[in-house]
Amino acid sequence: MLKGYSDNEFYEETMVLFNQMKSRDVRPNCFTFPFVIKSCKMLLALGEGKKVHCFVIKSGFEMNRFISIAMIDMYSTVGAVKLAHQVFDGMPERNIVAWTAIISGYILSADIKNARRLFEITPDRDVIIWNIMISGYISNGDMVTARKLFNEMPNRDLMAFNTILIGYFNNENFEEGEKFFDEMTEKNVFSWNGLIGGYARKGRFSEVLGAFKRMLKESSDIPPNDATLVSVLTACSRLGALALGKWVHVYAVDNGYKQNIYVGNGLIDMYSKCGNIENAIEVFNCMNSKDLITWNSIIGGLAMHGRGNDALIIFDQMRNANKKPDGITFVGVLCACTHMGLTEKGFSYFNLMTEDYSIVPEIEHFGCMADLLARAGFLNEAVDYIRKMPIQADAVIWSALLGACRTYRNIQLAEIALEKLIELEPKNPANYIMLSNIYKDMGRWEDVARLKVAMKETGVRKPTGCSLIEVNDGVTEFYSLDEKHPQREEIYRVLNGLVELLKSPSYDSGIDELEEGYVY
DNA sequence: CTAGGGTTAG
Repeated sequence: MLKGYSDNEFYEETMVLFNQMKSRDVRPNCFTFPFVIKSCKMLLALGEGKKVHCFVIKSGFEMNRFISIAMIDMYSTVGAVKLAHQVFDGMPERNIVAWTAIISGYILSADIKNARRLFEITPDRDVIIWNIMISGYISNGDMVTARKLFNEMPNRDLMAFNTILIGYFNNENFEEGEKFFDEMTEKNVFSWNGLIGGYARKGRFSEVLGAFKRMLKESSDIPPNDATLVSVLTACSRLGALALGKWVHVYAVDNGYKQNIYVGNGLIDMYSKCGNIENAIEVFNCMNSKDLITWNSIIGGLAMHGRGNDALIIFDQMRNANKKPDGITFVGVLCACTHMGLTEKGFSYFNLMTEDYSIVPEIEHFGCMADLLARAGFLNEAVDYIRKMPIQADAVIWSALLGACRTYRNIQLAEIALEKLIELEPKNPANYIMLSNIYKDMGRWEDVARLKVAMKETGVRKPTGCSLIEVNDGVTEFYSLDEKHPQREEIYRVLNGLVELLKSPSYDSGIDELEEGYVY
């Protein structure tokens, strides 16, 4: 029964059952404890773990190797390496697993020196312990020592190679990583995911797509798995590569990933970010099991698309399904309120978050509230709110206010916001441009000119505006005011046509459908 | 019936 609970990640239930066992004076044997200790570890319950430790000693199992190793692992995970080491020292005979556990413990608490010291005196080191030591250096950012150790390693397996590969990418050494990858004679799906995921984590999304296409072409014997697809979907989201995203969707369905929660979540996010909320909803509805990220993705996606009502309906469904929202869920919910101008409702959701769910609001939540007020036109209240919040407002919040100042043509507050923004990010030209646009809207051309001078004095040029569009089989970049583009004539002809179309009286922008609180 | 290693999502 304990194994059943523990194997299925029902750790609280494991503990409850174990305590029932104790209160009924049923004596545990040596097989009982590992499940219980693992549950303490997974629940990060140090206090409970200590109690179990005492019970182990009382029951006479102190010398059991399996139990000691479970305990070392538990203490290490909850951040009590000292206790872990005590257990290790108390072991009459330590095998390689015990050495591995204590070394992992030191690495986990970023004590690489002690980890290495123990590694050096470990008898009969195997590939696993070598790999753990190497990844320990990598997680400490010491790629040089990691590589040195790798070179000294006697029997390198493919995982060792993959560890080094991922290490180069995590430490942003792309050249070495690529070189290392190309020199690997044997590869598996983890190798490819190391490359693709490495690019994805570092925001190199064009490279993600390139590597993915290379994988399909060069390694047809190694099919992508769920992790591959998720990395590719992330890149599609960021690049707006809807066509490739749809291809991944079809691929996922054809290859048995239809009900994979990671892939499903990736698809929801991809469709939302690529502007296709209907497909995002369809994926959401087809998913048999949903986790927190599934709910958060669809709620955030709907809010982002201005479908605040639907976002709030889904949020209700989530609560009815007894799923516990977290801080990110509420970012979506508050954002939904903001985009519908539901000021009061936004505040009641904020209270729901802090009171009913005991979620400590973070800066993004305060930002949502300030934005909620500002977009609804309550500019003074927004400034007041910002000044009174328990966290110092950041540039994101002040620039949201500055944006609202433009909407409501409030110069006084705009100037205050810019002052704050100059303090917070003196080198961001976007802030000057925002205020300059407000002056421009109001025809205050001397002020526009004055700002232009002030901006020049900062010595920072605004990077050229850039947009991406998927063309045929790739993603093409467009730069604002680009005179050098080979298809310049054609592009500007279409662009001007679109501008005329937007201006024409027959064009229905759909603005009527927006709720109050918006001024265009 | 018990112990140690890698990638993925908001």
